[in-house]
Amino acid sequence: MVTIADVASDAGVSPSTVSYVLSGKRSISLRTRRRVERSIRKLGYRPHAGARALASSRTNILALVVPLRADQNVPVVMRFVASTVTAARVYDHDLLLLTKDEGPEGLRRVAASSIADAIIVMDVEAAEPRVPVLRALRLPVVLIGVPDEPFGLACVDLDFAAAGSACVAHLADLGHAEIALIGPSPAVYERGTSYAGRFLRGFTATAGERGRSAASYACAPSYDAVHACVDDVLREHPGTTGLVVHNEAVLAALLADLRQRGLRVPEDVSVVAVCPEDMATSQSIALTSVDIPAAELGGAAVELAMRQLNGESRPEIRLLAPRLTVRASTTTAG
Amino acid sequence: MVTIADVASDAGVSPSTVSYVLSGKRSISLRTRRRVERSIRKLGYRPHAGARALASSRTNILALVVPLRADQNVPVVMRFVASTVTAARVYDHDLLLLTKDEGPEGLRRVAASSIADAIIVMDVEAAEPRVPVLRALRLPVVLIGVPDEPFGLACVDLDFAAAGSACVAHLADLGHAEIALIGPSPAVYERGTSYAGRFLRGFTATAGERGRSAASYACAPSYDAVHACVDDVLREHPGTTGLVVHNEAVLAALLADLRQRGLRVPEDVSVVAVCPEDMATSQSIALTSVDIPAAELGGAAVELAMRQLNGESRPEIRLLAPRLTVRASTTTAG
DNA sequence: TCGATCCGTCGATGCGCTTCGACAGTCCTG
DNA sequence: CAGGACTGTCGAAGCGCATCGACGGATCGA
Repeated sequence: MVTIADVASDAGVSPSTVSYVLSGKRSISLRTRRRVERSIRKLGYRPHAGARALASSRTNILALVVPLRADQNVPVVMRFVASTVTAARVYDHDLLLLTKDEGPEGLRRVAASSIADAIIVMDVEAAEPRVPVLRALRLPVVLIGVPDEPFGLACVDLDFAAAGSACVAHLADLGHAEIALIGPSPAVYERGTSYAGRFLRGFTATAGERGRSAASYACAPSYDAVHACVDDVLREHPGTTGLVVHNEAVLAALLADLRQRGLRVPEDVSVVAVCPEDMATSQSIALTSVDIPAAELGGAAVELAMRQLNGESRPEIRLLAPRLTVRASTTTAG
Repeated sequence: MVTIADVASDAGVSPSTVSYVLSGKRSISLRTRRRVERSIRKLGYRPHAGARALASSRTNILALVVPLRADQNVPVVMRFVASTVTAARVYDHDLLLLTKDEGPEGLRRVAASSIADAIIVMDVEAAEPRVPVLRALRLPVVLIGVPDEPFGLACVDLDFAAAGSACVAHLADLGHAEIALIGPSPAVYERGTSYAGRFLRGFTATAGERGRSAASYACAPSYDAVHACVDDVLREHPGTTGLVVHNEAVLAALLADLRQRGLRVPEDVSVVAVCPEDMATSQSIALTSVDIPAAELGGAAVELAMRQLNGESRPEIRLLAPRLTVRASTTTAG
């Protein structure tokens, strides 16, 4: 293995000089720096991660806690992961993957063994049980999602309440009087997942303000569940002409089911989805949607983590404003 | 931070004794071990990952290289990831996530900085460009998938050729004379992804042996592409009664499309899928399928990596035998 | 010309751990 | 009862790096 000493002797300088060339923490003459950089390239030197971590107490690793359960929307989770790795690499960090299954103990393990510089947590519940543990860690923490008691923790999320509002407002503007929400799987609600409730509140509140009927249904991600859910909607609210779908996993099945029933989109029923953009455009009909900006969220989470690491900021809550894009699946009522 | 020295002085022993209690590399008297373990718990001691890595040149981290592109089947990729993390934790290792985008340079970076003990690589292509780099690394490497030149590298995969055979054999046994394969997206074939070709070869060979017509089609994961693909099948091979679907992403869309056309499954057309089990059972009709055993593959990959780390084995190729489960989507022809 | 100042570089130290050799004590064997 | 073979423990060295204080030399002003 090539060590800093090898580089130093090749360049005819001391190891500390090499270190300063690499870190830029002291000024080095241009001549020396050039020589050192040449030796580094020539020998293919890379600092030993463990040694660096030991000496500097920085690992250049970010831990990301993800839910790997079946009831989560896997493609969306994956987008977050992808954007987080990418953003982390921009700051010269790698990503350590933890599963939610490991629970608080896993968080303690990672923190206590100084394996990561910061922790990013996905799939945050309203009454998030990990919050006390996270707060007690010395590490910077960023939550993707906002728990009921976020004090002292940095959070990033889409403004789901505003998103719920936006969906209803759009349908209301188009003249729809009865609007139904097809929401996440019952499991998501039962767990008290934070975004589900916030979306629902925005949805309901705005429907009230605009004087629209607002029914909401939880829907598991299976063909049968979708079918049953549409049955419920049509039976309990036969006048429904606007559908808000806050459940990416059932979009395709829902559209197929509506078609099967002879209900045309958007002529008979307008559909607004909450999902990543490419998912909205790759359905059988391009869907009017509120984007779930996975890439921005991942990037923002990493950025907040880095800020905290550099002591540049206190924990803050950053809510991204929803963006509704009108496509082919919504039209005026009647 | 609690160090090994703190534990040692609390327990009244030397640091090296604590280390040996932890590693089990030398025998320690029961009495001493108990005392040390009590101190460890009492103080909440955890070895510093960096220090450990520096001293032992073992990081207890496994690197996993995953494809995060849209044309990959995301849920299946995620299953691999999940099973790999879980398996790694069993061996007390964590998982570092690398993206395929980082390419060979990323592999070198990770290896040269001694950030991981071994590398597991997913989404292997037939003419895999990373193979030379991987072979040159000093680290144990496990590929999930088998490239054309696997020599010197450990590989784990489903036996896709046998899987292709099994699908055809099942349909042939049921008397189907014209069989069509709906395969992965064209992008997958263009990339020369290793499993796609192997499956196709098994499919074609067995169809030949059994005297069946075997057409194959690449199909992109969108509703329109599926529709067009079925159009092609029916136009070019109107007598087709058996469909093999080696493309998890289009299953739901395909079933919906068939229904739309008035083609009943399995009365008019039998369908065999290649996909994870729960995906086969959660469609609108339970599908006869060859399982993609993501969990076993992830576990096997980790196991092979560990074996190599312990010097217990030379690189080997391990192909898992396919398992075809008959469900409601296939029946006798005619 | 002399001291003050700044720039660039070096040496030494320590981060927390694993591991090797050493050693005192115990047990067995002939 | 001497000698050897284990057992259980310790001390010291060293893993590769970052960082702090020190220091030589150049520059500048008076």
